[in-house]
Amino acid sequence: MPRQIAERSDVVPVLGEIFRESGYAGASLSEITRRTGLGKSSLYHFFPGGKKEMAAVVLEDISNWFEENVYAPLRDSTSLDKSIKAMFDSVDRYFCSGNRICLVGAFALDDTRDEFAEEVNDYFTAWTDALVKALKQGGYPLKEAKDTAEDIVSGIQGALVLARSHDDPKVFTRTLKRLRERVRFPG
Amino acid sequence: MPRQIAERSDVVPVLGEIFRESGYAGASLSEITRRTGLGKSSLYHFFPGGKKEMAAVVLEDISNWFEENVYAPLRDSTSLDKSIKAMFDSVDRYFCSGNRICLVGAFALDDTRDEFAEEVNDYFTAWTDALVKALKQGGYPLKEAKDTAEDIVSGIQGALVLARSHDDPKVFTRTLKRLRERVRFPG
DNA sequence: TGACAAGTGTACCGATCGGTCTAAGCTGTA
DNA sequence: TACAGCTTAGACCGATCGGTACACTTGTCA
Repeated sequence: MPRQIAERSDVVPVLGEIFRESGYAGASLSEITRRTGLGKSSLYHFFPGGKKEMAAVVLEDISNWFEENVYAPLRDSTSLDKSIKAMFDSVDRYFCSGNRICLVGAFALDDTRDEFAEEVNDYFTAWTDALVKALKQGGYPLKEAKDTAEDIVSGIQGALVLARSHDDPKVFTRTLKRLRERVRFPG
Repeated sequence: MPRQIAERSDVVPVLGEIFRESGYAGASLSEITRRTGLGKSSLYHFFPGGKKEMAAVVLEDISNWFEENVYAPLRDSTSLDKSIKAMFDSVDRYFCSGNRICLVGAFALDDTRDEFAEEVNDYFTAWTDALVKALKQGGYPLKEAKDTAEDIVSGIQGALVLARSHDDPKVFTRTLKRLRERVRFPG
């Protein structure tokens, strides 16, 4: 049979979208084979660990994207204004202006979290820590930096929940805008 | 066979906890029979519509609780300070100070939302609207009232996600505290 | 005591679950 | 041309899925 796909990394984004739509428990192998176009044998060839490995690879892919596009720029921040703006721009792009949910947040809510506790925890810890560092660098006292960082990360998650609840992505963009302005006027 | 349970409403809280832990797709009938102590026949006697009816009844139960303990007090608010304090107290109690997630928010994130779109939407709309009314009554201009209400509701959801992600309920209580203070100092 | 609804245990249903296996096809190297 | 190794289709596996059927036992009220 001909080779149809170059690398296993090609299917990772598709897997991500499936888990986003159906959740971990709800994502069936039949749906996965259908959407990826890969038969079960190819799937298990690329992911011997089965569904759990697929989800782990997706989480790793997400983690890498955020490391590169969100955390690192924040940590290397010289201008708070610029790095905060860059972060919100990346976040807005990643979540498709409110049309896409956060898979890590979704995994966190049910017992899927127990399977991926470390990955889930690290994702939010890295994000918050990078934000705290940028805010401190920008002149925030430690306590205010911590509070603000937590409010931003949790505010983004909440906005994604609300946007999907109302089936209205504008909820997300509105909240993002208010969070942006909040950093400009600390205190 | 002897009657073991007085009313079907007795099992609703148990069903709620199961859906909270496993999600809708992940909650299996075998788990439900085990935890409720009811056989399949009893279960289908009380809930002829099966799993979907069970979830619908749970959502209705939640809706009623919030209507009575959260929305109504906000709408009938005379003192903003008092009604906001009462709301946060109720919310803190309901979510067990961060040890319990919001089932409606969890349902919202995956395709379970499509099955319960109206219930999910109504839950957050009613909450936000009641908050807006109380804030306006307390002297907030309309725009600030809307922004603040959205930030509070979404902030609570985000805090629940973060608390579970870190397996640390204190994230929730911290965020709740900051949201409380924010209402005291508008602008 | 008898009728009847409410509630229950259990066997069973077809469908689907996640996962394995075999046999083959394709590709690169020599 | 032959071999080795990567990739594939699809049959198959036992387990479990959500749900049904039916016989049976209760409590209630006449």
